[in-house]
Amino acid sequence: MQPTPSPDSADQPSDLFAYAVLLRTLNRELNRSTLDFAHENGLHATDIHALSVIMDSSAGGDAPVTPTRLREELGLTSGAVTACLDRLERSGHVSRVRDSADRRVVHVVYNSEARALAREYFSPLARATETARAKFTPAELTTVAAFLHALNTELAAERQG
Amino acid sequence: MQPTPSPDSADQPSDLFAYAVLLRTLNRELNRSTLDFAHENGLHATDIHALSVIMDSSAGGDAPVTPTRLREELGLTSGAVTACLDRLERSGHVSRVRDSADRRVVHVVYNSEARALAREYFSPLARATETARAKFTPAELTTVAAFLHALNTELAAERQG
DNA sequence: ATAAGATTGTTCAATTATTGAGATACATTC
DNA sequence: GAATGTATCTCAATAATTGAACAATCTTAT
Repeated sequence: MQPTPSPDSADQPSDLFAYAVLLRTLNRELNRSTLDFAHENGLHATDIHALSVIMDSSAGGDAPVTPTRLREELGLTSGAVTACLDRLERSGHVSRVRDSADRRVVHVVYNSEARALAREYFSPLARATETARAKFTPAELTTVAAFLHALNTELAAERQG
Repeated sequence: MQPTPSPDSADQPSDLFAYAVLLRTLNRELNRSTLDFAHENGLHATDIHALSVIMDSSAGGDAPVTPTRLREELGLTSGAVTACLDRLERSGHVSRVRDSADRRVVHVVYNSEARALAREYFSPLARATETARAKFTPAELTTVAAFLHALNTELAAERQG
């Protein structure tokens, strides 16, 4: 492996810079993987990003996805979210369900027919992750997971402050 | 793909699943950070993603960015790339320079005036990364960097195969 | 209760981005 | 030097997004 420059000197700025490049490269790789999948399935970038939010949200036991949540998460206007959900609903991936408690609210639910598509979307990322993981010890992988979690927490905090 | 852990069998699948969620969450956080910055500067998502490619490419000593490279990297058609570069050029972020060797080719270069903007774009990510990094030892950080590098390599390989 | 105000999501016309099929200029190959 | 391939651009058609107005529902204060 020849990953990072200057491994011995504790050069803080350049290490930080190297990290930024690594993270942005990762970001682009993931976006591209997402986009390739989108194109293969006749979907658009926005639709897949919305699906990603809906997927991980239902997996993580988070609060149910609503148009407002999607608006914040995707950085779209309310009209664009409505259009996006119209497309996803028309293509059979999601359904809109009125909340019984607050009848203004719409829950976006993932149709069971679309789970095969989700698995397919997962698979390239899963394959690459698996291969990368195989090169590290369990202890190292725990460290990496802890770092990713910490970074996600910091990034989430950053946007609120 | 159920997150249900089975203590007897290997934790491998559920660990992999946890990693996928961590990575996609990171992907969304980075995209949101990017988008927020875009909105604050009157730019669109596509333009910023293009700038990200141009930034890291000039930083990494890679081959110079061309419209074709952007087309592949952003998953756009050639017409859309032309429009995107028109916008970036009009707003003063980049310039088009004809290659002297192959005069069909256009090099997209980052204007020096735009570097301040780039730093500003970096800063939220840098701040969050720095805070996260502070929680780990140098040895751990080296491991994390190695993993990120390995993952990027695998993801890049995935899209070619 | 009821009215005023805030919140959630939709509609719709105007704007903007993207596509997709050419066209152009240059390079390479035979 | 003609033919083929490559890199980029042009432009009309299509599709997505904005932004403001709207309807429906919840909340709060009186």
